[in-house]
Amino acid sequence: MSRPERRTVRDVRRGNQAMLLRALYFGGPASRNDLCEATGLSSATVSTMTGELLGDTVLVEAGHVDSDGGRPRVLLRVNPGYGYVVGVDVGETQVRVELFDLGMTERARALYAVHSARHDPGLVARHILEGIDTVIAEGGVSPGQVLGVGVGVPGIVEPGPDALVRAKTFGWEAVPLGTLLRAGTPLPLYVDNGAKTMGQAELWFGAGRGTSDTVVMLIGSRVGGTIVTDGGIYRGAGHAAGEIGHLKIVTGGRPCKCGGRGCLEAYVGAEAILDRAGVVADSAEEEAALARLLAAGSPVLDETVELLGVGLSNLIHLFNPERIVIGGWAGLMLGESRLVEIRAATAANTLLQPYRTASIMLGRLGPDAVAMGAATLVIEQFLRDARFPTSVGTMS
Amino acid sequence: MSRPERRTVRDVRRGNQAMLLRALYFGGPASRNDLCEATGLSSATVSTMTGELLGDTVLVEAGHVDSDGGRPRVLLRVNPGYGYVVGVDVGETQVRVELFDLGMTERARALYAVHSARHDPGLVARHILEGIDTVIAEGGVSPGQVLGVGVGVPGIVEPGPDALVRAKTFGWEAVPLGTLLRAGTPLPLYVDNGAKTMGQAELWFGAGRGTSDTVVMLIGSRVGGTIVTDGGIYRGAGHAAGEIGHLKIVTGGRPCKCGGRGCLEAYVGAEAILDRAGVVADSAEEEAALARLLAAGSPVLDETVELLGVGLSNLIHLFNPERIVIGGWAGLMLGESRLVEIRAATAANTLLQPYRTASIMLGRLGPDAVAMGAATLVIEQFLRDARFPTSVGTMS
DNA sequence: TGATCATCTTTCGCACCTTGATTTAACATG
DNA sequence: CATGTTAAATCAAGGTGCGAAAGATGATCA
Repeated sequence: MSRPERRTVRDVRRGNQAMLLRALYFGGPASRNDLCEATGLSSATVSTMTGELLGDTVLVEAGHVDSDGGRPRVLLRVNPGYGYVVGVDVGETQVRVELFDLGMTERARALYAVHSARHDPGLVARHILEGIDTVIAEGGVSPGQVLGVGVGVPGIVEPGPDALVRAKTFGWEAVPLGTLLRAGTPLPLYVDNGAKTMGQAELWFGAGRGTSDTVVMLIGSRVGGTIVTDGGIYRGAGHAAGEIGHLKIVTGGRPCKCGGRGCLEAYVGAEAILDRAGVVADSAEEEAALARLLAAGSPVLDETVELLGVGLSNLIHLFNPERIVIGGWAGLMLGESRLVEIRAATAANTLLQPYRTASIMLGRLGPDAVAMGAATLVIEQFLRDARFPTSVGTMS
Repeated sequence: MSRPERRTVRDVRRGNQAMLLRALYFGGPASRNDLCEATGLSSATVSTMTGELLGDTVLVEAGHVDSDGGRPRVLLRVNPGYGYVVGVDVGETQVRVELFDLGMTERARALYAVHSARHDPGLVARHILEGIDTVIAEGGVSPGQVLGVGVGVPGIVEPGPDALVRAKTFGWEAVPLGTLLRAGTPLPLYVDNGAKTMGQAELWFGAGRGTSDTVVMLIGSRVGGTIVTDGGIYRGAGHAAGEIGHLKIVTGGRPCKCGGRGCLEAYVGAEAILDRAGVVADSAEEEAALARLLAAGSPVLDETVELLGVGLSNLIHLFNPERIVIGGWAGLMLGESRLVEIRAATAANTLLQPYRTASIMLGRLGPDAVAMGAATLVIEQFLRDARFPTSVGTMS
């Protein structure tokens, strides 16, 4: 049974402040009065709280708005320069490190090519650590201004300070990426699956904006996803939830890299689509090959759409989301030409009521959003307490 | 985005009291000192809070425990007689109304046979209302002592005061069961899907006890289930989540009553199993027929186990639960003879790590637990605020 | 120019919360 | 009967949000 935590009056403050900060972060500039409405707090509380946050320079004023015949309202917003966050995307071909300010404006970037054949954990960790130093230097911010580092990796990330990563693609069995990185940086670390971080990016800044029960399906060469319940990423008991790619849709079907059979990934992933269509293409050419296939048309694509509909149907029946976002480069290509058919295939397999509550849309962020999403893990924590973490706060 | 609510100091009290009450309800009798540990609250707070609750007779003393050489500790527990709850199971063949005390001891029961052919909503509502009066009278409690009525129905229950029920089995399109019942009783009403209420019963008192990320799969003639995340039933954006029975596991497979094809229910439900095995049995004989089939063995059963494994695999990949409970009369029969095979079939289709975190067990409550689970909906609310609801609180 | 009004923001006293420290209660032991 | 031990109650202190009232700031109008 879930054990709710003891609460004291200070938690009230923390919670309300987080709510106010969230309203301001996502609701753009707003006056104190607007914040009263948005948060439900009294004007007295909003006043003292904003006063405090302005004093800490977490908030800054953002101009005035005249009112008809009264005192003009002062707009407030989160100070983008109050702190900075680093997002890392550990991909198959490169390690990508980006520095963002709190407004998620990119300030610097560092890329490190890695050979897809072998991903040495030590090498990857060194790339990340060097990247962190590089973007901090290039971005012209002091290390003390950095709130933390978010890292998106393939595979499953076990919770805990070690952040054990199991990524079959890389041949990583139980790589303690957290430990490796912590040895090289004192910054708070947040490690999570890359599909989940990208899903959070879509949730915060993309097609999932404003929703709280959402499924983000990412189709690239392979298939991953994020399940959002109650406004947050659902991770399950061991941080392995949301393995959408390995949803079984064809019993005893095509073998999948995971060792199983009939996985969604073995049908609707770009690699699988091309393979089924008999197209030979190495990973660099996949995108062009899929584009050609889409232009030419193929019964394989029809089947893909059908099976994607089955997969989405399963997600709808289990999660009853208000929105489904299809992203990833292959998902976007497929969706742009076949969204109507995808919706129809889903509807054909789904009970009417839950189908109606789920609006199926395409993602709005490119495949580079993994690093950005990883950075949002840090921001998520920041919005909870608006402080520079004192101890080396860590999760995974 | 989920909008957390404003909090005041009173919410702190409410929350802490709820936590204390919960600890006492599920943790059996405990001393004030034990409660300090269990809740994390200071002894001062526990003392005042228990004092208040004792004064309201929500709690009662439950004996003493000698300590070696000191003041003996006084044990406290929730007073079972403080209030009573009614649970209703609207089934295919009968409407079942039960009265429980807070300790979930059954105090009275009323059954009403209904013809499975036609479930007139008005008739069902009249049965329920009459049942409520009957069990209250038979149980010898005054109506003022009843905290509320929980109702478990088939199909999807839309949230809202109307509690619109869509149950294809009954031919109910959008029956406003909440409205119908509220016209006949002032008691607070909680209407939900019967599989969900039964799942909650297993979670609270059965095989799911102590877990917080759990999937309960109920296999009877048909297939339903409950998904528990973070200690509570996950209902999704439109209260239609957890439709486990209509998970698609065979693309283009057997037609299902829902209108789709290849649903889990179309393979592992008792009706489907018998049908696939070529056994003709009406609903009264299903149980015996399935027992004979299990004793005799059949390739259909092997296939069933295999497909059940696929279904469970999907659930594990999506939810990463710490426990999976298989219940329902057919599920229990199947599980008792084939649990090992079911586990093996699941493992064969599942990634190792999430499979390991999920212990697959059989349910411990009989099929009659629907009404009990419905009653827990009321108790759940009671544990939140330990008061007799003043206004006609309602959800669905 | 000064009075009035409309609107936004701050201030202040109050009620309520949890807590740590202290005191009181209730037993066993010798 | 004095002493030690553990459990539970009490009390003052520090935090928190709220409602009411006051203050601030600009538009409007005589």
